[in-house]
Formats: sequence, C-alpha cells, structure tokens
Amino acid sequence: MKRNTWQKEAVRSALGDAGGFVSAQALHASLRESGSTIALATVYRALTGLTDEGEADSLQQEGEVLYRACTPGTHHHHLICRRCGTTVEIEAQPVEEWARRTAAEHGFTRAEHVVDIFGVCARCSDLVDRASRP
Amino acid sequence: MKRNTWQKEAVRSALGDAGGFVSAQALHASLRESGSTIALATVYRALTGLTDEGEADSLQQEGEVLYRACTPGTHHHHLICRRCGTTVEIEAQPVEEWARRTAAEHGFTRAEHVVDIFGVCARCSDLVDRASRP
DNA sequence: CGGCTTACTGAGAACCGTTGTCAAAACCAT
DNA sequence: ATGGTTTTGACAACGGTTCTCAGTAAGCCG
Repeated sequence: MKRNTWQKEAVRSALGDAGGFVSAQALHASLRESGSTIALATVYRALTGLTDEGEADSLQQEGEVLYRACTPGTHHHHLICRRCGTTVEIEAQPVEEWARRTAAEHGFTRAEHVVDIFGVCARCSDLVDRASRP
Repeated sequence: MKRNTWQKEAVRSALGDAGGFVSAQALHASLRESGSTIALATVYRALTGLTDEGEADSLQQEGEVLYRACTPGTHHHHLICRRCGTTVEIEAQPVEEWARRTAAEHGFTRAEHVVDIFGVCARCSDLVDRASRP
C-alpha cells in the first residue's frame, strides 16, 4: 500500500515553489537550507513518483534531469529560460497535428513528440544587457 | 593546427553507416568488432568534434547522448524509431515560425527549440505485431 | 491505545556515462 | 628526415543517479 510521508509532501511543495525546472540536487539543497533533513535519495524517489503519476514533467539538459510541477492530465509544452529556469506552459494545437501527420506520413506508429523552446526570459535578458553595458 | 587521423575518419564513417542515432559506446563497440583498436575516449572526442563542426547532431535519451551524421548546415528535426534508432530528417517550416512567434509573445529572446518525434518505424511495427500474434 | 505488517527513509556504496590526465605516438610543415 | 605540436590510448576521476540494507514509521486492526 502507498503511504504518505512528510518527505513526499515536502518535495511536492518545494517543486511547486520552484516555479520552473530544477534539478533533483538543487531541490535537495534548497530543502536542506530551509531546515529539512530529507535525504538526497528520497528526493530522487519522490520526484520519480511524481513524474510517474503525472504531477511533474521532466526533461534532460546537460547530463542532468530537471523536474517541474505541471498541470496534471494536460498535454502541453514548455518555454524555458536557460538562465533562471522560469517556465511557461504553452499549448500548440497546430504542432500536435503536424507531429501526428508527419509521423503517419513516414509510416511511424506510437508517435510521441518532444517540443520545447529554450530562450532567455525578459527579466534575465534585461540583466544580461545591463551587465554587458559599461 | 587541426590534424587528420584515421581515427577521426573511422568515427565519421561508422557514424554514417549507423544510419540513425547511436551512443558513443555503441559506436565504439561496433568499431572494435570490425577490428579497430580505437579507444573509447577518442570516439567521444571525435563525436564532440563532429558535433561542434555541424557534421553531427546529438540528443539525450535516458541519461546518455546519442549521435547521428546529419546534413551539415541545414536546420532540421528528426523522426526517430524508438526501437532501432532509424532516423528521418524532417523540415518543419510552420513549427519554426510557431516557435519564434511563441517565444517573442512571452518576451523571450535568443530562442532555440527542440523538436523531435519518437515513434516506431514501419518495419519495427511489423516485427512487433508479428511477435505478439500467436 | 498498542501491536504488527510492510512501505519508506537515510547513509553510503555502487553504477555508468562521460571527461580529465599524461606519457607515448603520429601528423605535417619545413 | 626532423622538430614542434596535436592526438591518441589507458586509466583514473567525476558527477548524476540508483541500489542496498538496516532502521524507522504509516496506517490497519484488534
């Protein structure tokens, strides 16, 4: 039987607070900083659980996996700030159709797609510009 | 100055023969099987080089990086068979525009996108169906 | 409430893909 | 051929993630 522990709840809550994609390690560090004694392995286990249950999305970047609390049960894509991780959920009906059609055209079945946009958000853009100016 | 060695050529050629996305380790294994004495680290270095020079594309899947020889100098996406790695290069003008527009709408700059479709190719579909039938 | 089963946790070791190190080998302009 | 430098190969090191296992604690049941 599945049990509820404060550890799982802490991870779910911290993930929600993060607002964007974060690594398991970063999440663990921030939980530790706010006084929690949760173990790293437990954070990994909780994140895996959340992902399996559709409460979180994950993506791989530079050799590590990033997680994010996501609206459950909806198919959507992400617009992610490379600098701060801030993420916007986006829908893309036309892209869904394009993907389905393209796969079918080439005889592919069971098609899934990965569609994410990485950029620098307005706020971070600002900071960068300011910094590079004398 | 950059030098040419048989090792780099061997990797380029093996990558071309692979036809789809393959891992560095798999490439190294297949080179070894065909008699080469090339070292794993060299395969990694060659693949990094090819990727930097635009001769290969790479993507991450399940914690490892996969490489593929790609038409240089063209922006394109991939339709990849989950089972055998066979890959079709696809162009997606509408998706490019959608990505650019979406990023701009949310104030994001320096936008890049990841658009890949994973499925099961016709041949593998066939094999799977045949296997599951009595 | 208290006992009991069993899932979950914590700590550290193990794992695995990848990168770094450094002496030896090989490339190539001369 | 020779010398200056890039590359290579073997192996150690690294970093993120998963495994192991003994100890802890949810939550059912009386």
